[in-house]
Amino acid sequence: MTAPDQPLRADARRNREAVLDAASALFAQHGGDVQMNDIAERAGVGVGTLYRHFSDKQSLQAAIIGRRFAAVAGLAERAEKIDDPWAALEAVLRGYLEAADADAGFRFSILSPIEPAWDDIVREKAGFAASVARITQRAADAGLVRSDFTADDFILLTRGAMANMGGEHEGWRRFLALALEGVRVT
Amino acid sequence: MTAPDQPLRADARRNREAVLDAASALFAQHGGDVQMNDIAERAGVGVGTLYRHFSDKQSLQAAIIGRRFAAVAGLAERAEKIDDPWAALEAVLRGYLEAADADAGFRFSILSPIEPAWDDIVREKAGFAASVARITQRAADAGLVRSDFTADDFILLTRGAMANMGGEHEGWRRFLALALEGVRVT
DNA sequence: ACCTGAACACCGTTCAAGT
DNA sequence: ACCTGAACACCGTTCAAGT
Repeated sequence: MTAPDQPLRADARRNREAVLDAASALFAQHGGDVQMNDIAERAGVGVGTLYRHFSDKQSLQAAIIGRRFAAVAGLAERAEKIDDPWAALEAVLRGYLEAADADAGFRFSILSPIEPAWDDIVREKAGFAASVARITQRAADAGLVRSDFTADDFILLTRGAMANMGGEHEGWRRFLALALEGVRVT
Repeated sequence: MTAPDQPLRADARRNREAVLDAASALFAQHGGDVQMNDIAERAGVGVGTLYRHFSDKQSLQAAIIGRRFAAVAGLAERAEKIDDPWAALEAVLRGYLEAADADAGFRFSILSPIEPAWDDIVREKAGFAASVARITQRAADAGLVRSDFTADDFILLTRGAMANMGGEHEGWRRFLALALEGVRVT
C-alpha cells in the first residue's frame, strides 16, 4: 500500500498528474459531485487509465490529499525556521488553510463522508504532520498557547475552518480569528 | 415552496415520517452514502412514495434538517429563559451540538457538498435562528462574549464542531472548549 | 508496461397502473 | 389523494483488445 516507488514510465507519470489536475479543476468548478468519466475525459485519458492509477474514488481522493500534503510540507518547514514560536504556528495554520481554500478537491476529499484511503499516503502525511507537531509543541512550551495545545488540536481547528470554506461560506477567516483567540495566551 | 400546509391524509403523514426515520437510521449506520431505494424499503413504502414526499435527495436532506431545527427550537426557547446570558448561550450551543452528534443524517445534510434545499424549510429555520440571534445578542450586550459576536459566528462554530463529529473524529467537545475560550470574555 | 473504451452493475428518478 | 414497483438513465468500475 505504501507506494511501490519504482519510477513510472514517462507517459504514465504524465497521465497520473493529468488526472490529478483534471480532478482538482473539476472539483473547483462543480462542488463535490464530480464524475470519474468526466475526470478521465478532461485529463485526456481513457477511464481505464484513471483506474489503473487510482483503484477507486477514495484512492483518488487520497492522492489529491497526498499531493497537497507534499506541497504544504515545504511551507511547514519554512515556518519551523521562524524564530517566534507563535508566529511560526500562525504561519503554518494560515498557509495550510489558504492552500485548502484554493483547493476545493482537497477540502471535499478531507471532509468527505467517504473516508479517503489514508493508507495510500502515509508518507506524504507523515512529513507535514511531523513539522506541525514540532511547531505546536514549541508554541506550547514557550507558553504562547494553552499548555495543553497539541497537533490534534491543530487538526480540529483546521477541519473546523474547512467546514466554513467554499460556496456560500467564506467565513473561515473570521472563524480562524475566533479560534486563535481561544488558543493563544497573552 | 414554503409548505402547502394542507394537512396530509393520515397514511401520507405516517409515510412521510417513516421515510424520515428510515433515512436517519440509515445515515447513522452507514456514513453518508445511503440509497433512496434502501430508505424506501426500510420505511416500508415504495420508492414512488418517497419521491412523492421529497422531490429529490436534496429535498430529503432539507426535510431532515427542518425536522431537527423544529426540535431544537424548543431547546432554544428554554435557553432564552435562563437568566445568565452566558449560560443561556452555552446551553443552546451545547444542546444543539449534542443533538447534531446524535443525528448523523442531520450532520451529513448540513455539511453536504450538495447544498440542501433551504427554500423548503424557511419556516423551521426561522424560529431557531431567531432564538439564537436573541441569545447571542444578549450575551454580547452583557459583555460576556466579544462585543462583535453574532448569530453568524454561532453558525461558524457550529459547522466547525460538526466537521469534527462522527466516525473517527470525536474531538468536537475539545473543539468546542477551545472555541468558547476564544469567544468568552472573562 | 501501459492505454483504450465498450460493456456491466448499480443507484437516482420516473411513470403507468393500481387503491 | 395517495401508493406501488418495474423500467429508464446515468455513473462507477471492469476487462478484452490494443500499442
